[in-house]
Amino acid sequence: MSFNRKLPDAELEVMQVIWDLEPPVSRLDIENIITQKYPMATTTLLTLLSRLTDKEAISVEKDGRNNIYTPLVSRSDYLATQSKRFLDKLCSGNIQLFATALCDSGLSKDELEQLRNLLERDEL
Amino acid sequence: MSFNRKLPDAELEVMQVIWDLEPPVSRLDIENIITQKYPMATTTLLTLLSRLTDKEAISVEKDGRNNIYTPLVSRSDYLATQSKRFLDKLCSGNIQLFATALCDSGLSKDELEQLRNLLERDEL
DNA sequence: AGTTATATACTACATTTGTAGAAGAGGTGA
DNA sequence: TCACCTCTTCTACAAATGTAGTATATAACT
Repeated sequence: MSFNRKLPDAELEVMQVIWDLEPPVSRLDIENIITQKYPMATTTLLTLLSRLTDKEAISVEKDGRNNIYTPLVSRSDYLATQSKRFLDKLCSGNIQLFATALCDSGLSKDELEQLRNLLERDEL
Repeated sequence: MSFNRKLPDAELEVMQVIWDLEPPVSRLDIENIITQKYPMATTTLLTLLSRLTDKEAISVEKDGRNNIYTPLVSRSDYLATQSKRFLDKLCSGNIQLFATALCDSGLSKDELEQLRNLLERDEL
């Protein structure tokens, strides 16, 4: 049974940074990136990392007194789970509702076309 | 400026029921449906309705001592907003990531095909 | 009009989330 | 070895969320 939890926004932002970097990563690696967009105290970040560890979204080990973090959930797994949740919860599994939402979501014609092509290719 | 708020799960479930019914609807109408899937005390439902009212997602008026609720946000508007939020937050606006997530989300080949066709049609 | 049934409003409380200060602990340079 | 630097852990607290009991108001019945 895989990770099936919806992460709160702040924790998700931290995960995004970890996924973007080459794990394993130190707290400082993460902090340098995340504070560019989301200024926060070091202890705030550490709290979020600690909660992610509790939820087993990441693991932590020590290198001296530094914490080193590794994701236990891949971005693609998390995305797939959340896409399904989104479809189920918001569209009650109704694909047509979902398609309409996508069309109304502010995506450009080009982006929609691109999405269609990707769906075609990935399905093979 | 439209409704741009992410509703918590419990409140969203209430909205889904309101949207599914023919508004305006009474508390009892909602309760009869929602408790089938999500058993909750009447007062719990009333709290959720009151919070949705505070957030101006619905409006309320009195018919005798009964409350009558009307959505102020349409399902399609809400869906569009949340689709965009999903794409931005989870896929950083990266369509390819999104497409892959959809393909991995447990949708059947048929559903993916259906989605592709709908995207094609709606784009016109 | 008084009593009852019931719908809503008010209050409450545990948990989760966002945020961060204070305290503790382990490297490190002198 | 000792003081210090800095990294982490502990503690804290307000706001949001999930859930529901208690109090109040009012329609309805007799």
